Amino acid sequence: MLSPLRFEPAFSQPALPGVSAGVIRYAAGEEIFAEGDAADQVYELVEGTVRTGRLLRDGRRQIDAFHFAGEAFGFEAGDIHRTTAEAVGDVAVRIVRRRALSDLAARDGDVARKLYQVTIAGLQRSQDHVLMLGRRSACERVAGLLLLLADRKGEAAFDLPMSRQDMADYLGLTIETVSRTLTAFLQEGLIALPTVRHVELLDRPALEALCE
Amino acid sequence: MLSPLRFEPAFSQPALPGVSAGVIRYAAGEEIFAEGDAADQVYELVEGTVRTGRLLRDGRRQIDAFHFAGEAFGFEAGDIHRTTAEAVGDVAVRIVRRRALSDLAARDGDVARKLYQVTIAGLQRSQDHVLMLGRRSACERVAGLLLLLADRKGEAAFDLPMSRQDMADYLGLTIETVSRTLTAFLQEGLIALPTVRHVELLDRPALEALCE
DNA sequence: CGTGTTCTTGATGTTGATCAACAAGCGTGG
DNA sequence: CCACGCTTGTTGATCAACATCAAGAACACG
Repeated sequence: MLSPLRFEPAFSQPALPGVSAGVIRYAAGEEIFAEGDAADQVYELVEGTVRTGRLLRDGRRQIDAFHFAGEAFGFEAGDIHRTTAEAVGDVAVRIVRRRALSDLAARDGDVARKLYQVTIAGLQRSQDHVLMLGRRSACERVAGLLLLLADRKGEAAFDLPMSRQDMADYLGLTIETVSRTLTAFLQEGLIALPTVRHVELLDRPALEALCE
Repeated sequence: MLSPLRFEPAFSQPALPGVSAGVIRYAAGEEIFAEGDAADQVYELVEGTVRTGRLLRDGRRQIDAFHFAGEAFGFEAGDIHRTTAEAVGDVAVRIVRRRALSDLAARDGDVARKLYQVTIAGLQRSQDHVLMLGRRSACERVAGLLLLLADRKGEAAFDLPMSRQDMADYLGLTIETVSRTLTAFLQEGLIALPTVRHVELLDRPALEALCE
């Protein structure tokens, strides 16, 4: 799933009085919270990109989602974070005390409804991710990620905020396979790669066809 | 994700007056709702097992979740079902009008909270599923499913409600691989398979070690 | 300009998919 | 009750996709 939780009306730009506990900046690669940490805060991404994911003991990593500006992350059913969140590039997040948010939701039905909508949207993204990982080939997965990123930016040309390793860990592949797939797309004229971190989608219909 | 949404306190056994629109039975394999149907109802599983999943145009299928008695399914962010739900074996479901449920949630904060909890628990199961599909081997996946089913039944010996094809479509594998993996477990003494639809976990620690 | 990191490319290996045959259940009808 | 056919599951042989291992090339940064 890419970018699970988007907050718009209630607690976006002018953070609701009382629920925000301030903005914090993180440098590229820094950990925002880790698997096992107390989950007493949620986060609203003001600027930058965040990845949330999990690590197996032997070092295998799976990224659950990339989060972009305007989205919220860090929600948990229990009181412990089950995932780790790290800054992809530099990042600014607004911290929201979970307690304050749940109190607000108890008082304000609109907030509660929004919270529910945001969660169920995250669930649907996760289901898309499951389909991608369970039944799609490497080509289809990479194409899917490029389209997802393009849709998010609203542009056919965009910067890749994340490394090849991040892409691989989101897609359940290796960096080598991601790299090879991108150069294959390049050679087929489906994309341009002026720099390693900038993509242009040249043949969107063909990429979409790859995703079924 | 296995079994996303469990309703206990609010609308389980004695369905809340006004929200339940009756119980319906489906025979094995019958469709309860399909991708694209209007999502104006949610379902509470009274008896049996249901699978929810999606189909790609070329026939590849991915099962998102198996649902068991007591759980609810069929929640959507929008007004269209994005998945198909089918009976695995014979099934009885209680139908709840979505409108009635959301009205109830608007009036009763406990119901709203429960709805939120159930959804976020489903999200976490989906994330476990993502990790499984993205980074685990066939052995690890099959072991994970057996443990999940055993935990759900609360017994080390249980009937498999679903076919090999269903297992494969949940695990992102083929039936042949599922079958081979099960016989490998059998030969290593990790499980017993007295019949094709009945499993006993003989060496739970070893199976857990496979899931790390 | 080095020097370390990230990315790409190539050669080879492994896992799981595919194709094919066979076995085991299971329901139906004789 | 058995015979038959149909579905589901198992097993084997082969193949393909992706991983792994190993160099290089391109950046990024001091």
